[in-house]
Amino acid sequence: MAKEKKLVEAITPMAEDFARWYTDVCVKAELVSYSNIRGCMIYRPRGYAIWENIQKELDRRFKETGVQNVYLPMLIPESLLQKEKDHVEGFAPEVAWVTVGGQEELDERLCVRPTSETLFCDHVKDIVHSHRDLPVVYNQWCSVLRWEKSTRPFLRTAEFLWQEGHTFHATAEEAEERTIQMLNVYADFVEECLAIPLVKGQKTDKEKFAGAIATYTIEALMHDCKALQSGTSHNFGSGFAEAFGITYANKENKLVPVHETSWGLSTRIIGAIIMVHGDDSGIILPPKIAPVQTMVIPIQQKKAGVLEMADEICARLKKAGFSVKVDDSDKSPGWKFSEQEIQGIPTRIEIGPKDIEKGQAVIVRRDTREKIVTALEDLEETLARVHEQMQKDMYDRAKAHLENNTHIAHNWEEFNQILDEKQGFIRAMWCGETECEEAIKEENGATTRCIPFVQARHADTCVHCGKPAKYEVYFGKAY
RNA sequence: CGGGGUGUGGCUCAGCUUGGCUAGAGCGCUUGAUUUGGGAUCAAGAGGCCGCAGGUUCAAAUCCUGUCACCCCGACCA
Repeated sequence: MAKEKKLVEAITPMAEDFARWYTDVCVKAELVSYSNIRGCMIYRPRGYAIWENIQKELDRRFKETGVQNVYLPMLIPESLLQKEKDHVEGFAPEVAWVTVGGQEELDERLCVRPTSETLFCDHVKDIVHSHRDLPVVYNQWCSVLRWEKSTRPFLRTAEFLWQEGHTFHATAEEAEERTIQMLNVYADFVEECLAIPLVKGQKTDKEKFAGAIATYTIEALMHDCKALQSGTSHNFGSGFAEAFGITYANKENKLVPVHETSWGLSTRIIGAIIMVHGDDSGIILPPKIAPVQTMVIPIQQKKAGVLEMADEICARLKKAGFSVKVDDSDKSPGWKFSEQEIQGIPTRIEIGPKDIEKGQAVIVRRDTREKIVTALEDLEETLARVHEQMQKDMYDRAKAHLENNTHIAHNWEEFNQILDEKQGFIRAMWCGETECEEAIKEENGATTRCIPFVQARHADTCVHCGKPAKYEVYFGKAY
């Protein structure tokens, strides 16, 4: 009993204080460390490894759609940032400036990129001349800097890692198609690999990206029933192209502007993994994204043959394609179990003298703590099956949570009641006017998460103002 | 950016009100021994310019000024 207590003391229970639980998990699982730089965090090996796996998988999926990786400078001259009016208004409040180089005051100050649309435009205007040069389908993996007022690990930091895709097309149709295509790449990746169910839809005018004609989003629901925007894809139309003079000669030899898109997914998604799947013992990583998928824990490791067997199991599993480690430290087994749990390693394999005698090993699932005894000769097969089942169960549980916490509000009273008592996503009809959207936020803090692609109609009038309803919208409180 | 709070070994904190001997505790860490199926036990050790910069004083972790960072609540935002 006393030992169990110690285990839960390490991390603040979710039910007691969700925000503290989240921070505890990030720090105790050694994903991040606070740095001495305002709002910037240190990605420790275990946190960075998750990002590396996300990069690897997403990059593969991008390239399947014809994306090429590039790298552009981190500094943007002020004059360039100024070129697109909505864009600069959207980002100016949160950019950092470089004003001195070496000993010299710069003639023109340079901003540290908060996003790179302007640089991509400036470059692409020089390389696109003919319809034969299109489309341009670029992506870069980099960090960006936004001078945020308040920060939290992964969810909002001043500097963060992401990828930003920027594409340029001959026609509006093609740009729109690419915008949706990339949103679907994100959605498939997040649902399949991260086991996080999503609502896909379009942002309202108020919530869309600065300079875009349309922003599409994937929205996830965290364990505390707050929403998290997890990836966005923007269609810019030809707005940037006109501001930057990106034109090409079409087949009729007329100079016309290109149509542009951009899309991004950041390390914020790691926060979603934590807040969707984690529990009071720590994080739980879906097997498909876990840097270490299984930890072999020898019991009574000093007894003859135990450590050798653990190493042999490790070697066999590596050969079969698993990412696996042996915890051969001289800590007690209980300590090792807790460590594996805090870190969210999907499974552990317990191997001790009793198992060796019986020719078996014990697989323990991180999410359910279910123990599965398997004959040693079937280990690879059993483990693969356990991981597959776990990946599916994690998705199903998160999906059930999403569905159980999505409510329809037929009127304003019901809307407020749901917001007060249950939170989660609130589906309601809306007039489509920004003033109404702002009034709702002012009144109770709920924001529009998205206009879902799959529309239902449960009333003819706006839930708030009573004007004719234009769309069904997902509302919620967001991170 | 407004309101409130906190910075003392790796971590959690005591000491500060009322300045004064060599700055403490628990956990963790190191070494050795005994242990090992849910956070082991004993013994011996190591580790601190008290966030940073000024100032007051014979003397500063302690008082004063400034500054940086972090936490909570708002506003802003991926």
